[in-house]
Parts: sequence; C-alpha cells; structure tokens
Amino acid sequence: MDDLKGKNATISDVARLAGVSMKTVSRVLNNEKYVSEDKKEKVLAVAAELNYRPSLQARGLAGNRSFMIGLFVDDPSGDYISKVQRGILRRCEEAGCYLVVDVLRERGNDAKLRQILNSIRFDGVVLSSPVCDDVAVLDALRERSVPTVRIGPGVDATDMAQIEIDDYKAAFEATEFLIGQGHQRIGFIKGDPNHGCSLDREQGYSKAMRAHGLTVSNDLVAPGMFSFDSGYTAAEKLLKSESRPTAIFASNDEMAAGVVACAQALGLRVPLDVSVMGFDDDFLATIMSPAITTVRQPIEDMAAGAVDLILEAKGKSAALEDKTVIFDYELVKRKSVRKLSA
Amino acid sequence: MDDLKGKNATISDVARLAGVSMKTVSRVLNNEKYVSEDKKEKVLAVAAELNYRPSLQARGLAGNRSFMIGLFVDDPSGDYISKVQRGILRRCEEAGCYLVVDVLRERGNDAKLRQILNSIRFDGVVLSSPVCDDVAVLDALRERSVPTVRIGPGVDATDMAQIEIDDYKAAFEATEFLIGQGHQRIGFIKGDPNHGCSLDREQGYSKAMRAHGLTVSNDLVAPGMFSFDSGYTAAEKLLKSESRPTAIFASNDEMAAGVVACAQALGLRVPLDVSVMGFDDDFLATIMSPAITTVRQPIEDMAAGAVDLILEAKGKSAALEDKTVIFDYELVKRKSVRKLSA
DNA sequence: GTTAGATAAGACAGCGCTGTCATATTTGGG
DNA sequence: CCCAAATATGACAGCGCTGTCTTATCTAAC
Repeated sequence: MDDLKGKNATISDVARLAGVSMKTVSRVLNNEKYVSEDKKEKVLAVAAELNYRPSLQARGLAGNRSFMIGLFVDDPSGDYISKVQRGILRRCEEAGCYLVVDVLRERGNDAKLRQILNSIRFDGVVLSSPVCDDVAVLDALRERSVPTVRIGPGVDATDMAQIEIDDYKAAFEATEFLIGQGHQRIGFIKGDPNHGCSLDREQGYSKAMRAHGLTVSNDLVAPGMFSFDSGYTAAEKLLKSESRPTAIFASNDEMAAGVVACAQALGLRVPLDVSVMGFDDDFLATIMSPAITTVRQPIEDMAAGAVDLILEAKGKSAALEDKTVIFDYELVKRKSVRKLSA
Repeated sequence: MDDLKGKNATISDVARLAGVSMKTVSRVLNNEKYVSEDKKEKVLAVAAELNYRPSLQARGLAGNRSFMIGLFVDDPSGDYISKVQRGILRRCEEAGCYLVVDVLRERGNDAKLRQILNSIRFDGVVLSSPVCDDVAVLDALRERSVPTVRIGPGVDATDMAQIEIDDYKAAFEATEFLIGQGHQRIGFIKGDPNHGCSLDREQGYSKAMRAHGLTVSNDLVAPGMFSFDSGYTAAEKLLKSESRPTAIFASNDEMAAGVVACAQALGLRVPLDVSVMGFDDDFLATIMSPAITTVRQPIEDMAAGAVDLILEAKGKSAALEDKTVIFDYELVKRKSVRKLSA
C-alpha cells in the first residue's frame, strides 16, 4: 500500500480504497448503527492498512464531539495530581480521547477558563480540588454547558457530577482507630480551607472524638495548608504544647510527613512518643520512616471514573445531573501509629 | 453587545462588527504584517467585547499550526515531571497554546505514538527522559517531521533539539565537593540505564574519583533505577559492605532519599556516619531529615525553553537541527553532607 | 513623472471530517 | 401480499478558520 511516510491518509482515501462513501467510513469509526458487517470489516481492514486515524481537529470542527478532556488543577505538583492524570489517561487511551491539562492557579480565575473554553469545545472537563469549589469556574463551565465532573467534595452544584469518597466517615473511622489504640489526646491538623474535603475531615475527627467522650480543646487543633511545611509548623505548635497529644491526625500525608519530620527534629520518636496518622495514601506516606498509617483514596480509579461519566453522558444532556459517585476508602495501617498500653 | 451566554462568537461576527474582512481579523489575531493601526485596534476592541477566541479546531484544520504542544512521558509521577509540566504550561499560556499530555510507557512503543501523531498535528512535542532516548519514538516523530525538543541528554539525533545541563560536569563537581569535604570512600548509585543522564553522571563520578587519585572499586558502585526503593536497596548493599563508604552519591534525589531512609534504618546517622548527595533538587531532597545536598537542575526553565524553541522554529524547518541548549546547574549544599575531619 | 516594491485589504477555496437529509433495500406483522 | 418500520448507504453542505491569489493604494528612487 502507498503508506507514504509522513503523509497521513484521510477519510476519503479510506473510503475510496474500501469502495464505500466517506460517511460509511465515518459510521464505522464512530460505531454507529446501520452498517453491514462486510463493509465494516472492509473499512476496518483498509483503515488498519493505511494506518488511518481521523484528524482530531477535523472531527472537532465538524461534529459535536472534540475527543478532548480538560483537566484543570490548582497546582500540578504532588502525587495526588499525578494519580489523577494517570487515571484520566488510562481511560482516554481506551476511548481515543486526549487530555489537555491546564493550571487555574488563582481563585475566581474564570477569565482564563472562559478564554480556554471559547477556544476549545471539550467533551468534558475534570476538576480537582480546590478548583472544583470555585464557583466562578463552575459558572463559566455551566454557561457553556460543558459536562463537568468534580473529584472531591465541595460546594453544592447538583448539575455537575461529583466523585468522592466519604471524607467525613473516613476521618471518623481513622480517628476511631486512633482511639481504639488507646489514644485520648489526639491532635488534628486541618487542611487547606479552600478544599472542600478539609471541613469534612475535620468534622469526622471532632465527631469521633466527641462520640467517644473526648474533648476537642483548642490546643489540639492546628491549621494547615496541605503542604509539608504547614504540617511541620502545625506539629511544632502541637508538640510543644504543655499537654502534648499522644497522636496527631493530619488531614493529608504531606502534612503527616511534616509532622514526622518535626517530631524527629524535636527528639521525639514516632510512633513511640507520638503516633501519626495521615490521609490520601500518598507516595510520601510509604517512604517516610516510619511509614505512615493513612486512609487510601483510590484516586486513579476515581479519575478514570470521571472520564467514564463524561463519556457515558455524551449526548444525553443533563446526564451528569445529581450524579454523585462515592468510592470506597481503606484504612492502611503502617508503622506510624502505636497501641498505647493503658 | 450581544454577548449571549454559552454562545461563542466566530471570526465572521468579529469581522462584521469591526467592518473588515475575516482575513483581516485573522491577520490581527496572528500578528501578521500589513494591517493598519486603526483596523487593528478596531478588531482588537471588537474581539475583546465579544470575548472572542478563535477555535482551536478550526485553526488547526485550516492552517498549518495546531497550537498544541505534546508532552510524552514515561510515567507522570514525581516532582520532576510536575516541574516539566509547569514550565511548559507557563509558556503555553503566554503563547496561547495548549498542552496535551500522554504516557508512552513501554519502550519502543512507537505504535501508540504513531496513532496519536496521525490524529493530532502538534506544533511540537517535548520528550522527557527516557522517552527521548527511544529511537522508535524518535523515528516516528521524524517521519512526520514534528518539531521535537528533548529534555535531558540521550542518544545522538542532531535533527532534534536538546535541552540539558552538563550532567557529566555536574556529577564531576558534586563528587569533587565530596572529596573536598574529606571523603575518600565515596559510594555511587547509578541511575536507570534507560535514561541518558545515568551514564553521564556515573562517568562524572568516576572521572572525578580518578582525577583525585581515588579508586572506584566494584563494591563502591551499585545499580539503581531512580526510584526510592532501588536507592534503598542499593544503599543496603553499600552500607553493609565491610568497608563502608563515608559518603554516597545517588544519581537522583529519590534514590538519595532511599539512602537516607536505609541508613537510618541501619542505625546510621546522616551525615555523621554517612554523608549523602543527591541530584535534581527534587521536592524530596528538601523534606528529608536531614535535607539532602544535591545538584539543582532548573527543570521548569528548561521545559519553558523547550516550548520557546518550538515556537521560534515555527515555519523555518530545520530550525531545531543541531540545536542544543545547555542550562546551568547549581550545587545546593544542605545538611546531608559533613566535612570529615582528617 | 514613472515604476518597482512595499503596504493594505479582501475574495475565495478548502482543510477533513460529521450532521442532515434523501434514497434504496430489507424485514415482519396483519 | 402490502405497507410501515427498521436497516443500509450515500450526496452534500458546512463547521470556523487560514493559505493563496488578486487588487488597490502608497511609497520612494531615478
């Protein structure tokens, strides 16, 4: 075959060689009904032979699908976002879609998003925290009726799908686990208040404490921003207080790593002198010494699920309405928590 | 203005309202010559009013630019790739381009790339190690004459631009620094042999050793794969050998972190009992206790530079030929290396 | 005062697909 | 055996831009 290097075949080449119309080729490629088996096979054979793949741009321009998924994040760093990307990419590959990544750093930065949305008609976009809580962003998406899936809990927006774990319940159980290990004075480091999960996790913690008759005094809770440094700083406050907690529950693993580092810097042994619990099951949790007990979120699967929702919703408008998928979390017990002998 | 929500303005809307032809609008938007100041202003004003942004798909289909930059990585995890993405994104935003990310996991996986390339005509692609060393990938890119910039050293390919630091020299100096601190028995953990930089760094190490009359015995060098675990394993070998090195130079920070963890697990204090040196200035290097002395690569700037090269090369074919940009590295001295008192 | 070249602007086709509509053929229930 | 519905296919326009070509006007050097 004239599979000239560097020269791409077009749909009309395939049509000609297969002896059918372009439209039939298009039907085969898009898995539409009303194509006979023999033509379908013929088209597929020719397409394979020519190494034909439809042009993204042409499809996007002509049809009402773009085969592009947008991912908007606040900050592309960290293991969390890597996992989100991996999950999305996995499904995109299967579905023949492409992932366009962009950063929406400042809050309320809908101007940038609006520009992007004016130039790309995404099949759907995935939002990760805290972008998924930015009402300006959400509004921009809504205006253009872009199918949107938000990963993580956040502001109410019943018209947009949401994928999450039950952060409240997970934090509740994590705290109960600590209590079950004999801890009574359990410190808590809050997450970035801009992230929807932060409040849920905090409430899970305090409800669990109260449920077991433990008081959550002010010196037991410290603010945090989900960063290593903020975890370190918060731990300093907690660990230097006169009545040191025997365990610290940090709202994510990066902060938990900060806690471990801080404790060690202060000459405290983890988990001997202080137990540490994290959240997310980040890469960091596995490499710290000791490895950090944490709550695993199946982030990759959740992200893949987001793409599934988008793809399923194709066509049917409002298919994403009131759609909330809750994934299971898992308490991962490692070495950073010890049982307190009464 | 009739800035209807959800409805995008097109170039013909702008043309009509500005009282010029579509082509003139196009000229303004693409910064072409031969447009008078007054029309230019008028067009810009109308475009701003309508919140107009040209359709990516239409531009890509009609013109010979796609405004899409591809980034192909082996594995989207880790601080390194995050930095690459950030650098690319920064420039893309300025240039009105978009970033399409994809994973090319298996070596020699040119089939997947060929498919992608058949469907998207990238303005250019950025390859990070070890994808940039995959000759099958390089060939696929060459066939379709896609402007390609490779970040990191690797196989010779004078037709593709390359952005790197002098890994050899950096490793040489890092080793010399260790020697200058009084270390004589310096262990070395190699990088993943699939990455071009691995050999350079190893040679920098061994040349420096020899230059200072130190022998590089076999039990001083251990294989590694750039991962935390491989660093840990390599450190075990090195640290348990009868004649323990006083310093270990790991080919990247993730492995260096593994070395620190292993040393501590073996009851050795860093840097008191063993000094540790890393490479990259990864996030991990800053959070370990002690923080790891390392070689900083300005990865973000390098990635941004890659986009610059692509954009500059626009049009002029062969503009990327024989183009190699060397960035400066920097020795970042932290706490993981101590001076040996003679 | 010519005229070549630079400058300014528009007409028009067409990039490679898909949506819509028209048409032909087959199926099956009464 | 007939006709409506299901099935199978193609013709054709057009998505929203840009490349090419044409035309008109303006310089400035001789």
